[in-house]
Amino acid sequence: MLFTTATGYALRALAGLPEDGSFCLAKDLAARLGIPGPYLAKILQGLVQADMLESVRGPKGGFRLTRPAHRITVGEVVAALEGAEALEGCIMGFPTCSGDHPCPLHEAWGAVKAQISSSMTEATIRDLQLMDLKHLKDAKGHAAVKP
Amino acid sequence: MLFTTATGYALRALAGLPEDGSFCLAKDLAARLGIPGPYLAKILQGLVQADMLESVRGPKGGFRLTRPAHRITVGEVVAALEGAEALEGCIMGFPTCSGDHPCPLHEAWGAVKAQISSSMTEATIRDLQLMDLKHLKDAKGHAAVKP
DNA sequence: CTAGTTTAGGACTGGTTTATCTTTTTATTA
DNA sequence: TAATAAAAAGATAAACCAGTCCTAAACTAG
Repeated sequence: MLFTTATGYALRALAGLPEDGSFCLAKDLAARLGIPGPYLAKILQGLVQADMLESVRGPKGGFRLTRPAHRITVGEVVAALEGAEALEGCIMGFPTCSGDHPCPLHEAWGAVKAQISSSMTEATIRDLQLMDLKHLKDAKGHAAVKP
Repeated sequence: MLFTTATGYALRALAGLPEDGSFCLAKDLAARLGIPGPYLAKILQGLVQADMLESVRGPKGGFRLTRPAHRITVGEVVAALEGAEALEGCIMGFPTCSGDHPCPLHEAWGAVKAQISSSMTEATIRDLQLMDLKHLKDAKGHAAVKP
């Protein structure tokens, strides 16, 4: 994958939170997504600081989105986890590569970066939720973790 | 950058070797390119095992290309340093993402991977040499490290 | 108020990458 | 043959990522 596993976990977690604004426990989310619990908890804390999640401690607590899912873009999540300049610079790391002295892949890489950036700012967490729903229609649906 | 620093070093080293087939010392190459010497030496050893460089020990020894520069593609170097499946899989690491159940970035990412792959198999070390030559025309040329 | 639950925050472990250092092997030269 | 020069190879250190663990803080319920 292009990003770190933490970024992938963050995206899956945001998409996996309930859509009705109710709070969800970190460990429930981790169990449902198959993500290591303590690690996900740490990632969720970062998303709280990045103002994408809000949290409440204690019983009846948990995490929920601060905004509707269609208002959180994939690019925003990636920027929060990997830094805004994750794709900056020459694809091969050539220090002399620039617009004046382009490397052989400069143009292609520039087009690719633009493509990825625009795709990431267009796609939202809502789109990820829809993908998951579509996928679950094939498997057996289950709403609650404990029946 | 998209690749590891070791891959970038390898590409710069291959492009920085003399074109006349003479042997070049690892430490001279490192000094000229501004790359940490012992680390570059280790990377060059890997390129020998990958059959892109040949080496001779002792005085008058060093490294040189096993093939003309235009016969070594950037993709080949990347595959040797990062593995052939460096760009495989979902861009966000979604385990459920596939052709049947694509994530929102699946298509765009597929196009990007194809674009990068073809660019990397088209570009050769020779192209990198030409880029460097073009760049050196602006700065002051210097042939020897110690005048 | 107290006990239990849950997030917050930090320290810690293990693996990989980056980088350095030392020793050994191989070749050249005097 | 002896001294020297260079790559080969392995041990080591530092930084980062993935993941765990423990303690503190905050909230709820009784």
